[in-house]
Amino acid sequence: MQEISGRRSNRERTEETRASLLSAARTLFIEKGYADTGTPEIVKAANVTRGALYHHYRDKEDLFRAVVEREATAVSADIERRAGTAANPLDALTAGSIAYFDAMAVQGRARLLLLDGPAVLGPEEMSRIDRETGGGSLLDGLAALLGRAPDLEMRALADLLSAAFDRAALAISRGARRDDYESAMEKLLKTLAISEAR
Amino acid sequence: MQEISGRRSNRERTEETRASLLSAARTLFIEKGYADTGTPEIVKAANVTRGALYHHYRDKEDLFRAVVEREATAVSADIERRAGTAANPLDALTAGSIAYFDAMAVQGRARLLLLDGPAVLGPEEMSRIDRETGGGSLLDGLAALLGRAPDLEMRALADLLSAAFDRAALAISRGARRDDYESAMEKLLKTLAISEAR
DNA sequence: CAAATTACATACAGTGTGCATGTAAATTTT
DNA sequence: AAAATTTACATGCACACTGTATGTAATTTG
Repeated sequence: MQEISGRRSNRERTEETRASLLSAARTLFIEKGYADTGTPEIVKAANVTRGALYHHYRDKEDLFRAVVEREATAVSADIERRAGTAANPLDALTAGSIAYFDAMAVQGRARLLLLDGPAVLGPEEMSRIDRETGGGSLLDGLAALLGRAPDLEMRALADLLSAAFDRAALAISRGARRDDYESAMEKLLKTLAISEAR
Repeated sequence: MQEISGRRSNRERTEETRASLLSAARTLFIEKGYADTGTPEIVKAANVTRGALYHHYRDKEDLFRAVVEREATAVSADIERRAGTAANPLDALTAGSIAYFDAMAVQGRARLLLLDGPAVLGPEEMSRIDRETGGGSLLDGLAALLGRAPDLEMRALADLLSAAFDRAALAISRGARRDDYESAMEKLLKTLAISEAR
């Protein structure tokens, strides 16, 4: 019969504390948003002290960034997994779209990644996170669809499409009919494919 | 020789105080964002007291909403003024696009209307403001362009295009080349027009 | 096993928000 | 036009939160 939690290595302690903080913070940031969530509330839910929080994270924003990064990673992993098996570019984009909408349908993710994220961390930081997690999978898909290498204007186009995806996900999370946005989005993509194919 | 500011009616006092608060708040919200701007700082810049602020506005968020509404009104007035004279639907949309980019190029507007606004007030409140100021001018333009009356999917499409416009404005405000985004946006619109015209 | 580092815990200072309470000016009532 | 009422503030306060400084126990290192 050994101790419930007798001796723990520093790595174990760190991992458990961070995991507990991330989980609690995620729940609260999603429920009430960044601004309305205080660190006292977070550490209480995580069963640690504020001292632990400020030991592992520079400040509240730094913890928030960690939550956002984890969530963005989860989303792009889902997409990668389901868009990789498609036969042709348009199918890949379609599958990727559906996967994105599914992933963003998880309760609160839209708010976290599309509202609080950009406002708190700034768009540059958010696009950095996107780049380092999902990376230009949309740009790649678009390049394949249009059958040419990415240039500056195509990057802009991919950015605009990405914004459209985000708005769609946000609208859906707010109760809009998913079909409307999904088909509008698909129409946008198909239209582009046809127009370029000449 | 009369008093510099001897007797002022209540309406005058209210108007001047509110104008002063709105102006100071606008400047600070634009410079440092909503979260990093305190009411003590605002009232100091506006040469009034916090008491005055809380007399005229419910809370900090309410003042912010007033600033956002004024700014959104200014933007849509610019657009309306310059898109109204176009001959055909596509020209109207193009003129409207340019007017929108011009209006959103005003220092700090993108951050205020596209980052802090949605995060602080929420997307529903922001779309309410858009509706009451600019009102579906993009939807109208799209309906004219596609030559049919708006339905649910067209509304979704207009929403997606609006998101693309916003992202473009934000990217430009962050230093991206305006030409890239403007032409990408125009391509998107033209593509849609052609695809529907059959 | 001693020294150094890590992982916290606790206390505190500073700041901001919203409200309660008080007061002078303006408006309305009589 | 004086009194009563409402409006437009001014001031002070209670509460909450953030970040940091300082202290301590557990762990790792030499």
